[in-house]
Amino acid sequence: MPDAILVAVAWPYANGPFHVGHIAGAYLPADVFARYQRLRGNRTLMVSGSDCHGTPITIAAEREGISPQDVIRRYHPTFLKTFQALGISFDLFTQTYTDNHYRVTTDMFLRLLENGYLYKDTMVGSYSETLGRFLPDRFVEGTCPNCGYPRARGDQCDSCGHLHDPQDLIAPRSVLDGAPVTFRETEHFFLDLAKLEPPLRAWIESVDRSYWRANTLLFTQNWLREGLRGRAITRDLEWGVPVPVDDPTFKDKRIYVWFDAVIGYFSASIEWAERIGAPDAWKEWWVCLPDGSAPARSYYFIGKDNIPFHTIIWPAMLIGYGNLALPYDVPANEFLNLEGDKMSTSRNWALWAPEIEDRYQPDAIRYYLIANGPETRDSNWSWADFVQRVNSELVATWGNLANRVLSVTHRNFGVVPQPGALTDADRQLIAATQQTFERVTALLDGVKLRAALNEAMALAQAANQYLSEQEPWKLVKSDQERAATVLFVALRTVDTLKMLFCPFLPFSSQRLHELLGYTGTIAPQPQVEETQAPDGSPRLILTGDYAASAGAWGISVLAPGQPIQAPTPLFQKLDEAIVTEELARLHAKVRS
RNA sequence: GCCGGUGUAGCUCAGUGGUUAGAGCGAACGACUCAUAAUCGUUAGGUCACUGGUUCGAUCCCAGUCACCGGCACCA
Repeated sequence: MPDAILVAVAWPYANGPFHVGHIAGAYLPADVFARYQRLRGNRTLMVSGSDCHGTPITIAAEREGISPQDVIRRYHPTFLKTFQALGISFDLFTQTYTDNHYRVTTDMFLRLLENGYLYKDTMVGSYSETLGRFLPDRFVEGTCPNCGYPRARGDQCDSCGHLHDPQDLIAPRSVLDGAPVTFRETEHFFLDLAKLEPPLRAWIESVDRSYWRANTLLFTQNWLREGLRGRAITRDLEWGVPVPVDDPTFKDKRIYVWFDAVIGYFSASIEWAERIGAPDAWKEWWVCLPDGSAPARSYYFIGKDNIPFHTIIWPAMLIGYGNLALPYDVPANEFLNLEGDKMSTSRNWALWAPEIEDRYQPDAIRYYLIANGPETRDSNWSWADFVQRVNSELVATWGNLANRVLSVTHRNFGVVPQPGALTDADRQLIAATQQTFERVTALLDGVKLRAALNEAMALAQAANQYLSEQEPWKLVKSDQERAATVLFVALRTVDTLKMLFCPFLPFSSQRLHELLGYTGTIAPQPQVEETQAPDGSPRLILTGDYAASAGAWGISVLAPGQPIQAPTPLFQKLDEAIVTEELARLHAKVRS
């Protein structure tokens, strides 16, 4: 029985395009993992969608004088375009602005209320008189009561580091329009995290979590150590999922974005099931078995800024709802810096996905973002490094290996040659291939993507060494049988590498698959489809049929006689000149 | 302020309580020429941030110092 695997990916705010940090942090690792799981033959469901609610969307809409729906319609399609360009293979990438999501969120809210995990309380909110609405602390600034710095943020002073509440500020004002801010009491629903803490703690401690990344575990333990307290899950906003209670006080309030966004993993699974015409299919990933265990392993791919939401709050909600599968792992990534500096959208110091997705081969971008991925610590995108690694590793080591083996074979045999007796050197490479396959498999199972990619690359290097020693291009003139044997061993290694690289480099692995004379699909790609938004307007989703790759994961069994195509290079070598061009482009658009 | 992380060869990073601390890239030299001037080999050399401690012995354990970074829950 194959395993069921849920690949849940962070929901991006639909208020701007992706930058490479988003891709490296969540979407690409999730895709690599999902592709691997599908190749293994596991039932894999990869979902996410655009987060349509929340203050950033509202602000963006106001700034541009358009509706929140317009903001979503502007940016959601750019996400889909990036995913298609880079081959991010969602089973469903939807959005939170759907009838289904509203229904599921409402259900979750009511169920938690019914189960006694929600309570009402009043809090003091920062209120903008000019805008007529409450503001998040982030949108309030004023003079620091501690040091007198005039532009202290609502929650903390950037000058002296003093922590405070917005009410403590002298002359608090809105960062949106500079108008004075007052403070009003407002009633909200709270998620009773204090009440959910004991079962949450029991869940965390129920198994040895050392398979979680150290940072993820540490963050979670710190939160638990400090003790959990209730968290407001409604807001004074006009855009979002309505609060489903019969109470005029909540008529002008909405469910708060973090509460509804995490529900997206669940609602998107349900939407997916309905789309494929099997309305109960989502249960295979979500509904606990009679013994209470999870029916699937669910992996949440997120950035480190999202850890508490996925290891504390979302599990608490799932526990409160009852009988739903809790996360198995939360492979949170650190951040990707850009040329040594933290990316900043306000300064426009960012490398936007739409700027590069058409200029470079998707596999080159994918290679660099995984090989240099922020798995255990912040890492850095540098154009010089990008060019160097693509040229020396992807092109020179792997692409060239495939190319030279295919070229010699095609020219001299035209098909996979029939091997003769194996020598020690042959057996060594075959054994190394076997070992690498096992190591890569284990590393991918543990979501250690960077290490897995490095292992595969090391085998490509070993194969290059083997070729240099065996020199099949000379043997074809002196010893046809030996040449055939060497090329056969090399071809099988290349064929295995094709599979090992497939989750990482799906475009080139698919091409190589065909060059090797196969006809099937090992790396299916996603596609955009159209459906309807709640207001009746068309809305786009990303989906795909990935069944073709199921179960293909394995060591090569390439058979003699299979025709080999004349190869052309798998990867484009990059011109050094792009380093200065890209740096100039980057610096030209930066704001100070 | 509180909590936490990081500091290893020019660059990006592995790693371990124990004889001469590793890889890739870059650099130098050599080999080869099937392959996108790709590949293969050899070499370079770093007081493993600093100080002190535990230990027969520490880069790895402990304490302190310095530097950089992150979190501190209504930003998700």
